[in-house]
Amino acid sequence: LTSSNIPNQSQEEETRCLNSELWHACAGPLVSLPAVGSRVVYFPQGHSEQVAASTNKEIDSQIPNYPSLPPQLICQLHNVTMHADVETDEVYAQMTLQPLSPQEQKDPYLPNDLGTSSKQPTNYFCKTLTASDTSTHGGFSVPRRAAEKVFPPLDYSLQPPVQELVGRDLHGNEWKFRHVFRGQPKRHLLTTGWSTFVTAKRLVAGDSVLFIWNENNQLLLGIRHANRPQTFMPLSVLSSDSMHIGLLAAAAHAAATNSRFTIFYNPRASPSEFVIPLAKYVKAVYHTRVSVGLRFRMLFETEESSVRRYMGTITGISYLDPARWPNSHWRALKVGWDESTAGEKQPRVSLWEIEPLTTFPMYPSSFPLRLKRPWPTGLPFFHGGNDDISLNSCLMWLRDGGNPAIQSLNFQGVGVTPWMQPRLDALML
Amino acid sequence: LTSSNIPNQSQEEETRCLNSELWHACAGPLVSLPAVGSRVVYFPQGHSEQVAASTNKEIDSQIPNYPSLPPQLICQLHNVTMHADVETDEVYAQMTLQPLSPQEQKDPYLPNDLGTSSKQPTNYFCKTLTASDTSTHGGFSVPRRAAEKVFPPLDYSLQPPVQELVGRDLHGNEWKFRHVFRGQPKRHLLTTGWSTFVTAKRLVAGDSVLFIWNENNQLLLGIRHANRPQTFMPLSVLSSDSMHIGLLAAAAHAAATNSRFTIFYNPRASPSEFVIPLAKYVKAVYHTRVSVGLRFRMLFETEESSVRRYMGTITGISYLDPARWPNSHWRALKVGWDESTAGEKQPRVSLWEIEPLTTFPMYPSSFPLRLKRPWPTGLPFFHGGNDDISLNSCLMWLRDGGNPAIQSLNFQGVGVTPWMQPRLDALML
DNA sequence: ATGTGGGCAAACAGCCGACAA
DNA sequence: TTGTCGGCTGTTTGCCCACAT
Repeated sequence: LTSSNIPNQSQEEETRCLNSELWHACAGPLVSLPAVGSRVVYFPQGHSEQVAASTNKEIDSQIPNYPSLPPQLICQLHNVTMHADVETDEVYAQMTLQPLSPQEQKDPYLPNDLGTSSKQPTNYFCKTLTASDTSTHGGFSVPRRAAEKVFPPLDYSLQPPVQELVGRDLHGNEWKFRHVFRGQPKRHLLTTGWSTFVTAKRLVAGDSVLFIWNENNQLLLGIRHANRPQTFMPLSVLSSDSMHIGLLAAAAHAAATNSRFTIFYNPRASPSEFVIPLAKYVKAVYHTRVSVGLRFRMLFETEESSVRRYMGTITGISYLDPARWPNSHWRALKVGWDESTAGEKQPRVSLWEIEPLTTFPMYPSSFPLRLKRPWPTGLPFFHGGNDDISLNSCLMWLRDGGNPAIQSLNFQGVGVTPWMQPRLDALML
Repeated sequence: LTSSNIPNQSQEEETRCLNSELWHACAGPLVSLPAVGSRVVYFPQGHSEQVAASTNKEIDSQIPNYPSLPPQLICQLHNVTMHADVETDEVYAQMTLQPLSPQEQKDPYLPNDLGTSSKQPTNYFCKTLTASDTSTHGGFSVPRRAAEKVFPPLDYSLQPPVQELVGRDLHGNEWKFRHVFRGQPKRHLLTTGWSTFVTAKRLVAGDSVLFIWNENNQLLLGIRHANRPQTFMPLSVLSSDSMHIGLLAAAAHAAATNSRFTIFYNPRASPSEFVIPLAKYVKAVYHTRVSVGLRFRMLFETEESSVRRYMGTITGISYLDPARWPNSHWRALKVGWDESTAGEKQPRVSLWEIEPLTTFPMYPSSFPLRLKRPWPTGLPFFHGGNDDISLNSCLMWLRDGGNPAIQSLNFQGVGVTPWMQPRLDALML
């Protein structure tokens, strides 16, 4: 280690506040965290999927059911803290949730948080490392456009033009690089200091690095390890079965007592977000008409850390796991994808993940509870508008009691506020 | 990496059988694993302590009670597999337990497994690494007696005497070392290959290495990282609260349904063994007279991987956590230690961990249920012998029904076989 | 008996432009 | 525009012994 490159000792992970901009950049453009204090919907099924992905073990059929635990919990989000694994820099978030009692769910609440997709930094670049970048033989080749956009301008009167860059990673550790413009043809390179960074972060060809120049003229350094297939760590603390049970029991206990519980959300390990803004859920479930055959778009992250839309078609509507999670909206849509290269994409998605291509404006007074003419196949979902105005008016209407005739219907779920019950019933039956 | 030192790609951790001898050497001389098929007692409290130690988080008072979960479960041990962390080589064991129904507990069972302390290898040595050992400047200095005992003899006619040693670590990876006898004065050294090992295993001064020469003339390599205080990894998978709940709920579910469950036992992270042979438990709880003031010995591991006894005195007898775990034998003894240097030793131990200095032979026919004269302070424990003969006869007697008068007593616990109830009742009340 | 350090040679890290893709 | 390579140099690694504890 060169003495000038020893990172500063960071403070305790717990007490420090991670740089939000860098966290979101590492998490990716599609990841958003609901606002503190807002209402969210928590899906134990999605949480289960994350644990399954992290432990590389499917859910065992031995795991008991928690019939008292509904497939979704409406919660108050009391706290969100961003974290990063000390070893791998993997980002994750800790959330404190409190299930709301039916009474609390009736309290006035204006859902202005639709899950604004995280503000990605504007002045940044992300590069996937080549063999040369990670070799000990040389430094890091900076793409020219990237260097000119995010690094401070070099003094080109120097021979060669050179400057020192100082950046900080998620833990606040400081890293110094020599930035030089040389070679024939000329190019931007990071030389001294780079290999120390590669070694310390254990970067290999295929991993990605992020350089962000923020508003305070600070350089932020992020890394994204490639999805190495063998990331499975057979956590020696607790069996995966016990983890699954623990997640369910913790949520069930919190739901029964309306007490707070804590979860970790690991955006790059989890197949889907399992804590979503209540408004986003309501909008998707109550104001979107879907049916088999419907075409839709859905956002995905590219390898260059940008987003693109893939087209797909709904091929079926059914419960993912009727025995364990009856009446669950989680991944209730079976879908097919247009592009054959999209073969590895999820065959099931949730309503709130897609953008239907055709939508109809809807007003509460004209709610059709059940469609007279059945859809070609599958279960009928009722339709609705998806503009914010009708959404708000609808929520007011729902909160004030809705249609008394509808309310007389019975709903089997638990943890869903009464004014929702007839809607859900009609939706999923 | 020198090409000759690239370790072989090991097979999948799951499918391979770890070397038992090496595992036990790394686990330490005090660690024993109950025999497969035998009956054991599982203590959720002890399991909880391990999770707390691993997550560096005390048990939150928010965690719900599981009143249906007794403080100890008598189980059949169906499976034990030895594992080692891929990253750190930390050893741990996976056990599959099945709580026994009261009916099953009555089945004939001869407890011949008293938890034979693990057979430590005879031909081995363990050295704590010095600064020179881990420096890149040189190799590893082998203590002379150790080298002569465990390494194959050198051909001293060579100048200098030299040979190549090939060993395997817990994962089956192969490591090669050049072993030379040179210097002035002459000494045994490991040179080429040593630094690769140090780097790969991330050894630093203070860590220990184990060299074992087994009966098949194979060299086995073990490591023991020093207790680095900051080993806390804020596991990003599941909150520590959920882990605690999961452990309890998994055990409670298994106890209620008499179904199997899986636990991990991490001998170097856990303060105490929490799965112990049933015979050991019965012997300690039913055949040992303890009282406040009793002096005892207890085994501890030394830094050189051997054992020594510390002397102590029982200063109190009480439930560790009467609210959460009423009637639990776990760490029911408050103790003081003779040596002031033993200040960091546990202030509470369990009956089966100690060796009382004074014991009395006892026979079933003379069981005093409750001592007429109370002990100086604290709760009265009934006394008994601790020799194997009386133990076996006592178990037979217990299994056959014991004293009918005693059986009429009521016992509040669950998961304890009926023939035990009066004993436990008398013991702990 | 064994930990540390100086001397030394070999290996590696790492900076450079030359190519080519 | 940028990935990889050969050439070159300075630093590190790592083997040897002397010396001290």
